[in-house]
Amino acid sequence: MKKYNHTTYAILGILTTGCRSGYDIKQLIDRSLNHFWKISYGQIYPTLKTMVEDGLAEVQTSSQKGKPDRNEYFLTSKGVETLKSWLEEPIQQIPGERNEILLKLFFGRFQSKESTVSLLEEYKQQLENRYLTYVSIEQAISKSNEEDKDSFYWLITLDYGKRVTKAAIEWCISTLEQISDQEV
Amino acid sequence: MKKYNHTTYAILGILTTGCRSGYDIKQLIDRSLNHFWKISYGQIYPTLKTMVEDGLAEVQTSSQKGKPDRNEYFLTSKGVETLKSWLEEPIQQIPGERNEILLKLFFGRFQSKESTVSLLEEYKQQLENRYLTYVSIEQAISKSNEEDKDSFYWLITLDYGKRVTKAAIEWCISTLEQISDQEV
DNA sequence: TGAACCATGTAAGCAGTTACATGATTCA
DNA sequence: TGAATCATGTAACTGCTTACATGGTTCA
Repeated sequence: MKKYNHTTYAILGILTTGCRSGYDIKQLIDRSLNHFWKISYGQIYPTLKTMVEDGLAEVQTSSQKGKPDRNEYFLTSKGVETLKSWLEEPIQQIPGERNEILLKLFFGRFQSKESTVSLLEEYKQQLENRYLTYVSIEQAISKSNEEDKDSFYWLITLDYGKRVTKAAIEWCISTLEQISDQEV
Repeated sequence: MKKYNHTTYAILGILTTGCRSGYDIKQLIDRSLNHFWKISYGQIYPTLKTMVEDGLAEVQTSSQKGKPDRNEYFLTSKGVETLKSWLEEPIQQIPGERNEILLKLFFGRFQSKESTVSLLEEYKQQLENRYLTYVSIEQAISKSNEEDKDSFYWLITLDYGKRVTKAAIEWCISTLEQISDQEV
């Protein structure tokens, strides 16, 4: 089985949800997977093209009144198989997140205490905003479709985001305390 | 002030620690910043070259007996200024970590319960190994140089890694429970 | 003998972002 | 009138990884 990149697998998965066009795919990822996956049109359209060439999907162009033409993509059985076999594969390596804040902090000696503190406070603020976003998405899902089997997995990914973000916020608080306790 | 990429700032920072050669830089990053920053020789050597061209650093080639020639790099005052001004800059955007496990889980409907479980168990195992690595690095630092000012910032970055990893482990445990509680 | 360490570098290629190009409709 | 939405696509560029190329020393 040929190997594809993550973008291909992500699109393969999205096409199972009823999304059909490149535009739809972008919308869905931005709205629902945004906390752990991002994508740009510069990836989507060329990937859809090669997917058709490789027989993972088929296109149908439909004209709409008042709107541009729409290319609708449908998974072939080969496409479904490719998705399933990727899902069964174990994860090779867990992500070693690159973190700019930690990099700056690592060179903290060269920074004034004030700018280290404001760096951390801004980071904390951004994390708190992110946390609140997760909570509101979570509430929206819980309200809407309770019996949906999809929403179970969706809530699990949000839970991950919440837990990790919360831990990072607590680290900010603890670090800010440690810095203010330092001898001047 | 000209903008440089993150790799340049990372190397600029590393050169303040007494590391001199491209080889040294790679060693230090692999050993000490590995949990939040990675780098390859394919980035290091070309970046050092452009840093010299831009007057951020100067080279000195030294011959050693029994070992290959060594190019040693020294920051110029322009280099130090560039580093400092980057450190003072606020962070534009916090990292939206791409997470393959969450992507697979998002399409969990297409997976058997067994393979979802083994996916999570393997992930948990990897996170636990990572956690233990952090703890052992932490102990090594605490023992060696207690009065060092650098080690304060170093320990802080490790604390971040520990907290976030622990939160992810707890998410794995909770998710595994939820999946086994699901009606069959 | 062969692995590991020391040491530097280039080239090919993949992944991803951003800017550009086009253009109709709807709504405030 | 002008912003937002719908809709597709390309080109240039940045960043990064991996493979390749070279070659001496040290240690088990």
